[in-house]
Amino acid sequence: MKKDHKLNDKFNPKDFEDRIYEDWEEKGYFKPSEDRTKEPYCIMMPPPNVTGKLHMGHALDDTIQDVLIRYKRMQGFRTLWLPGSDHAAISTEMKVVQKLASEGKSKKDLGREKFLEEAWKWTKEYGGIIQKQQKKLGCSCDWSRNRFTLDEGLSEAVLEQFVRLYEKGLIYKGKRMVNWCTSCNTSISDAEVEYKEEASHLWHIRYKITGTENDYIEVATTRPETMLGDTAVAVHPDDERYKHLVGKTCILPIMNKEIPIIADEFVEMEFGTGCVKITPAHDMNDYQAGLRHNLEIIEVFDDKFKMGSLVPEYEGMDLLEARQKIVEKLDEIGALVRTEDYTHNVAKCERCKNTIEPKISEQWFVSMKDLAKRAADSVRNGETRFIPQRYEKQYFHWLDNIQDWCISRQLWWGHRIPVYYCDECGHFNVSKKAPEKCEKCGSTKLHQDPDTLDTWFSSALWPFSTLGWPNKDSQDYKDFYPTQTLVTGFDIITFWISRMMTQGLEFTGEVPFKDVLVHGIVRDSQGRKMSKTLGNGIDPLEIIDKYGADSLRFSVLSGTTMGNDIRFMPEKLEQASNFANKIWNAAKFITNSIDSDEEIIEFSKKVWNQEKNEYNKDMLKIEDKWIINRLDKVIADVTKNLENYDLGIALDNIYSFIWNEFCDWYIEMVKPRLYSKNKETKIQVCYVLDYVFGMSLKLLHPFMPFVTTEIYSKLVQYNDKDLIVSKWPKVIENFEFNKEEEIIEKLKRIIVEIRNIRTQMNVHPSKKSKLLIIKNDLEKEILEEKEFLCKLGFANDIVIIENEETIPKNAVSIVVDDIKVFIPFEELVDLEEEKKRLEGEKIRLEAEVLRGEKMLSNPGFINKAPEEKVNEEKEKLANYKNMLKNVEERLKSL
RNA sequence: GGUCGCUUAGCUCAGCUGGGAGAGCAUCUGCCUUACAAGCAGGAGGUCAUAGGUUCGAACCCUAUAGCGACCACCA
Repeated sequence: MKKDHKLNDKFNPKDFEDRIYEDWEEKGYFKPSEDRTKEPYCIMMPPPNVTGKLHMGHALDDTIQDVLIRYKRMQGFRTLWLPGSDHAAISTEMKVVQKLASEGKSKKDLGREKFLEEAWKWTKEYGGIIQKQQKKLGCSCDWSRNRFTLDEGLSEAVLEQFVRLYEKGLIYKGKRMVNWCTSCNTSISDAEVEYKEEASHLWHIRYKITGTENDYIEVATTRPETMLGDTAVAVHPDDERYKHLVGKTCILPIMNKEIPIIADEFVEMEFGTGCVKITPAHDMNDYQAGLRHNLEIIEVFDDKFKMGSLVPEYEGMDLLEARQKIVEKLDEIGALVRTEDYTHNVAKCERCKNTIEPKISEQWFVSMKDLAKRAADSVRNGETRFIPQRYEKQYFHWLDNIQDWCISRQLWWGHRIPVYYCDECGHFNVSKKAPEKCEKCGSTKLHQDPDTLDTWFSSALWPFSTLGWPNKDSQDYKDFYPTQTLVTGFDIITFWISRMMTQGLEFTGEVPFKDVLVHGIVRDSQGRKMSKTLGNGIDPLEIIDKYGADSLRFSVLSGTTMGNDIRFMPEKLEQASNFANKIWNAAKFITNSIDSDEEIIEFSKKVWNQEKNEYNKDMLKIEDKWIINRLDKVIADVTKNLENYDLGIALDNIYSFIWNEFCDWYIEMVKPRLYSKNKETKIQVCYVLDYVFGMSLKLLHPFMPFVTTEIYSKLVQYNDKDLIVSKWPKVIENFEFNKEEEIIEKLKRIIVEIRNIRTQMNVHPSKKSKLLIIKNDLEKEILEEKEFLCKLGFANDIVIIENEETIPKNAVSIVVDDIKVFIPFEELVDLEEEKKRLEGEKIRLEAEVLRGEKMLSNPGFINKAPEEKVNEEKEKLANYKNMLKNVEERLKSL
């Protein structure tokens, strides 16, 4: 019963990637094992936006997680990688609004219910693309547990969270100054604001001191249009220039209103004139100052951020237009002192890039101080750790300076706030279900808060809401919480990690994960961030289509360190697919060499004593022991580095083992034995090739799951289980082939030296010569391998001699440590033989050239064959011609 | 302004607790050798940003400087 060993002649990922993925899914390998005696290992996938498409950031994030999950699965853990997606409140709502706009409809026209219907429709139509793409990448996550933040269960969790926090007094409603996106028309959190430099002006305006003729106080502002709402002018209490004015009042121009001059520490004496106009309604700092000094709050703008009715002349005017008019007016009345060019940062909405205005409004907040302290402490005492550790500082900094979290959003797409106001008495009924009557006055006239919750409010529960919380009886929750590793980019440590920590600790009493693995962002080859506006994004799917998923995975991991940004180099894809091709060819070579499976299996039973965990050393040759020793080392290295999350190093370990040791040396060394007519010899070699290669594939599997799986199934000794669920290799204990390793290393050096000498002497590499080796007791083993050296193709004979006196005088010597090898000069330059060889070569090449020329001059071929094929032939011909020239020249020189 | 990171071969980057300066790509030389030219063998190329310090010994630890980058805060 010989296994089907056949691999396609050419390596092409498309031949097997989809098929293999389907097979994994069908066999249910992504679901956690039912065996509860196994230790659990769980990763929660950071949920991508439901409407998102896979970009390189995901590709990196997902690859890291998949490597970890596959590794742990092979190690026998009960692994769960839970996927899902996020409803992405603002981002999705905006897209739906845009779509409606293109149909000439608006949110308002539709009304809430219809709008939500549209949003769901849109979500179902465009959502879920990313999951198909993740499958292409090879992600081994349990799709049967796929969750969405607006799922029934997760929505239930959000309600539970809100009600419990409210009952504990941690959620409150308050009037605050919040960031208001003038385009999305909702409050947004500080973290969603980004600052952009803009060229503008600094206008110096003078306010007349009350009761004087010509005394003024001069303020500098970038926003003259807000001056209508000024209710004070502030100076620093230590500012000698203005000390005498504090307590007096001045006249606000245009409004002609008397306002106080106050002293406050927040004023910077060096900036501008050292005097600040205070507009509590339209500036964060001014608002705070206003609270401290009990100032009136006067709103200058209306709800739509047009000019309000303070001055009828400006009413309804656009802000920038009003600014210009007001500046003109100030100039006219002599209040404008001068205008200075000035560049400053303007707050922009992260989503829509439109201007953010500070606005006073009533919002819901979570009181964060205590929650934050616990979250920080859990990292300080090591319950959760960050890798690399330096990111803990960023985390601490955020939590130690925490502000209360504004959780209400004026959007419709999301979890609606479970607060029902009583129309009669105004009481807040906070409840998971709509109450029938007010719990205070019994009125049945209730209306629900129209706002929804911040997206992060629901994703903060992700590690446990996905497992069935708040249902404590949920088996998944019992089995997998707390989770082990969370993988994410550093950009959302504050948004997400810190919030999962606070909510996790609050509701489950445990940290939601043990390790936080932080990675950088993927940049383009020039080091720029990938962005839509730059158009420098790389589509992972295009890469998969061209190079295969394995190559993409390789390219984002090789030569990288956790936490550092990755510059995406297309050349790495070449390296990766060359590597895959290399493995493919090695596999072809090995499987083609195998004649009989049974004999190899039988041999393996004899050579490897499983009970004693021991090799029968006599059944192996020196190079076999060497490669097994090297395999042992790479198993140890890869395992250690994976444990430390050094994925880049682990990948490098297995890469260089397979290529530089197994392929370049072992396979080459073993060829003479493989071509031997002795059956025993051949079986022995096939056993080792099959065994070591299979082990290497296991080590590589987490990184390049597809190509390894395709090849693994063709090997002889590994047909009990599919690679994905096979056992992770273990280091063999009590096993020492170190001496063999030393000898092989010396042999390798001798072989390299021989090659070098041949190159120097201009002798063709395939020429063999006689080697003379000085007998050396210490290296007896090498001498015993003389047959092996001969067959390696580097010698046609090896003569062992007792002392150097018998060596011909003109012999070329090679010295490696205490071994001396000589090649008689005439052996190196056997002219006759070389001539013969070259003449043979010449005839062959001439025939090839003739064939090529004939083909290319055939009009039938030129016209009918595809262009590629023709070019290939042309290249070939040129090559042959070139080689022929070389051969002819060499012949002449002889 | 605060915090953190980076600076190593022509390019992109590894180098984990101090002792050998490395990989891939590019380049040069020789090779189609019956798995692989998407390959094989070999070579060249570095004052490890700079200046001090600790040490028997520093790419690595300490201090300072310069350049680049990120994050946080703030910029009336």
